[in-house]
Amino acid sequence: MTIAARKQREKEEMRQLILDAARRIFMEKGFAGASMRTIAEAIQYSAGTLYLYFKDKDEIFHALHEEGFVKMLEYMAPLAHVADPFERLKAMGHVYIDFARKNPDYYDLMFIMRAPMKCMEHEKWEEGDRTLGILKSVIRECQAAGRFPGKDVDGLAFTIWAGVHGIAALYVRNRVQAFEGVDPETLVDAGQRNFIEMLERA
Amino acid sequence: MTIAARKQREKEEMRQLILDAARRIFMEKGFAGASMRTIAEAIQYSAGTLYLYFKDKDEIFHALHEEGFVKMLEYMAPLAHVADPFERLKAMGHVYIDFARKNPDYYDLMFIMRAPMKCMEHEKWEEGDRTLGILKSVIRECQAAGRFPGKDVDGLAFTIWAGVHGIAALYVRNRVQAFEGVDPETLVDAGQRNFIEMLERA
DNA sequence: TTCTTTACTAAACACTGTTCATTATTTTTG
DNA sequence: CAAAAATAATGAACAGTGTTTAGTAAAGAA
Repeated sequence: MTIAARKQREKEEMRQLILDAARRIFMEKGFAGASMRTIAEAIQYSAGTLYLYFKDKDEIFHALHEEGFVKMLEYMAPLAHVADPFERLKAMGHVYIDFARKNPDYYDLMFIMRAPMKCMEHEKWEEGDRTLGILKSVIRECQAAGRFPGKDVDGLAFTIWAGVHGIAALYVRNRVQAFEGVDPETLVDAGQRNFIEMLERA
Repeated sequence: MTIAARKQREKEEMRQLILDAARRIFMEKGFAGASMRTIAEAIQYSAGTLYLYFKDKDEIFHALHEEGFVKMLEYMAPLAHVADPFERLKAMGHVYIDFARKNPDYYDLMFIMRAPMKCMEHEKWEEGDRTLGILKSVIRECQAAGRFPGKDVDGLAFTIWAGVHGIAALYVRNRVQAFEGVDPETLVDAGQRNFIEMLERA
């Protein structure tokens, strides 16, 4: 089966080639600027060829969407060494918002855009699930240490996620400009500080 | 000048006619489904005509975006009679999320989409400003009553806005489905309850 | 060396937002 | 009232989009 194996390897290489181009253009010109034709052009193939490797545009961006979670998990990895669960939770909040600031396009793709969600209507959300799993387990650790007594884990996980997402989403989609004359970065910092403070008192 | 006055009235009527059609189609088929051609078709005009009354598509949706704020302010109006400022603040949070649940498309347009924001790069955000002004003044009232001592009003307003927006945005853009097997509505309720509880302890 | 399968492309389809020359209708003026 | 100027509306065109498909050239199996 050495021949069929090579074929499959080539197929995988081509998928990766497309994905690399898609990522590069997406980072440079955003989602709208990353059209099927510009992606194809970047790797000197015809647009139709992309459809031999991906069902549609959404599937390409679903792949980048998953990449985003891997990237975020990399940001989170060092926090495993923080012994105190509540300190770890606070650090996670910080890292989450930091990720959004440094990778606004990835953040958008992962948590705001509709596009990459459609193509997985009834499949499960692999990488996203893992990230959420980490949040839930750190919450459970906090509870074992006496924090958040009597709180439902899912409900609390959602509350915390929503808290940091709210900050990140208003930032990424430029709604912070509603505060005229106030520096967006300062506002995000204040939001983060306040939210963590509220979490401390909860 | 009775003739010029009539001309201007007709112009305003036509703008309203376009806006009504745009709103109807937007509510029915969403932003993507509300193309210039379908809007024009709905009022039996050619697509080019719309450009005699609106600079571009974004300007049409900026108008609907502003409508959304008027609608939200209507939701908020009854709360003016809540005497205690903190009770009023809590009720505002509830109404905000309620608005998002009942008008997800409007909410999307107002707080998530990029489209309606572009056309007002350097103008000010009239209706949005007013909504934010209400939030800030209720926070100041709370502070006058001893709540949130020593907190910066802008920073706190952003924190609270981000808190409720996070819940609404994850709901509207279907990220709640990350919690498999948990009812989205229940999750939103829990998020709201938790956040208000945290605000009480702040 | 045929035959068949695979890989790829160019062209087309049905859309999108937007512009513009042309036509039809009003309004103003001589 | 008729001619001229201004306004309103259109349909076609432009440059894009995602996607499908008929046709072609190369690679593998017989």
